[in-house]
Amino acid sequence: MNQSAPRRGRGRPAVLTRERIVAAAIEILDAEGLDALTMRRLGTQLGVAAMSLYRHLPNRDAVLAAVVDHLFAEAVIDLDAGTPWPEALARFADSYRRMLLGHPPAVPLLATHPVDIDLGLELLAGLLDRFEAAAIPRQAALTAIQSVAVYVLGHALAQVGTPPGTTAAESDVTAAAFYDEWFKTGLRAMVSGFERQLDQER
Amino acid sequence: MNQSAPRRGRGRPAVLTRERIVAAAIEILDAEGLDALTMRRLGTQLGVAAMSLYRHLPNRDAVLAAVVDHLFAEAVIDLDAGTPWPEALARFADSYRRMLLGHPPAVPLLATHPVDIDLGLELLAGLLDRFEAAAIPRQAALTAIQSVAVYVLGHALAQVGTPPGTTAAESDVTAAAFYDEWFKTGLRAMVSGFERQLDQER
DNA sequence: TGATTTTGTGTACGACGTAAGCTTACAACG
DNA sequence: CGTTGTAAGCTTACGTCGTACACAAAATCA
Repeated sequence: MNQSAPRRGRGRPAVLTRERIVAAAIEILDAEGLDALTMRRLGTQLGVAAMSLYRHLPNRDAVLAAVVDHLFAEAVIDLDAGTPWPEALARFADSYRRMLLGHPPAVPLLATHPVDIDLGLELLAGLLDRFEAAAIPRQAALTAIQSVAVYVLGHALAQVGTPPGTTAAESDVTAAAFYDEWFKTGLRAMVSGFERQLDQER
Repeated sequence: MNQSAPRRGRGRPAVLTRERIVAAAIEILDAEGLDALTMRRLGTQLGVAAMSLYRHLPNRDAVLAAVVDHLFAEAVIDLDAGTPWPEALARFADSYRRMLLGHPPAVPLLATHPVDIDLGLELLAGLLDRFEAAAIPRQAALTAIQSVAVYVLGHALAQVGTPPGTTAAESDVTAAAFYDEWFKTGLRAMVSGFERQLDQER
């Protein structure tokens, strides 16, 4: 319905696209970190002058916001209709966390730039459905989901924010195992806490 | 034992101190935001050239790290020895959150720069004691505390990261009430979840 | 073909972090 | 009371960043 190919009719054909820009930005981010993600560097990556980017996005912050939305979309999962909400919630948390740890330099970005609210709701519709199936009011469902999301993000911040081997004598793998265990324990506490809470309100 | 007054003996007397720098940095941060906290601006605030700051802190990032440590210290509370750990944990969460909301532009900083680990342990010693009094192993106590801390920080990020009135038609006060309610509910879920978890391990 | 429209480019400006070397203001010593 | 040593603050300068603005290029339409 909208233009998905760059060609839109009049004018010089576009070599750049929002999607191409976002993809290149994520490549740079993953490979070289947030500081390397400058407008000039991004232009170079795309074979284009830095200023050309401004035809498609108003400023650097918009690039970062677009990256955030794109990455968050990576984190959503399909849930089949039979899944009970506590399991669905835990699976969302795992998936969200996996995405974050797959893009460590992006974690501070997700922390700073909230995901577009309408996009977020759209992406989480399937998860919300699992709550609705249990006759849990939408407001309570949102609180539970957001609480878990906030925990996952905060946890990922702690993990990627601490350069490996700070307390020394910890190999990366034991550190990873430590964070995994911590994550699981905190998540279980929160999900089971909501479970009791939402049951009692019946 | 160490020099607490600027006078240390030889050389030109210092007009700057680490503490004065940190205090000025927090003033600027609160009043004008993170972007305004430049080395030149910080120098001006202290009546000093920007480069003078480098005699006391190696770079801008060290300033930010010092701000983080100072602010986190603001968040610790005294707990009298009779307080059971779930209450102590909830009170720490409230206090931490109050500090964060008192310095909104600092929240992304706390998210990005982890609190110095030894300082953190020292500040939280009182809280850890409440767990020890219940014969909870140190590792489990740390997991619970860190999980809650991570939730509080993530929640504050969501609150300050969303410019007031995004969904529109929400006055600041109803928005604040919404976040308060959400915070309380998520915190209750997590704390009660840990309560059950740690009880069952007995 | 020429007008119109859209996209990409070149240049330039002000602000930033900070490296290097210099000056200033003390204490200690003779 | 000079002289000297030393720590703190200052001046200047460089490279890099985001981005404003005016212009060139490349397509369609009449």
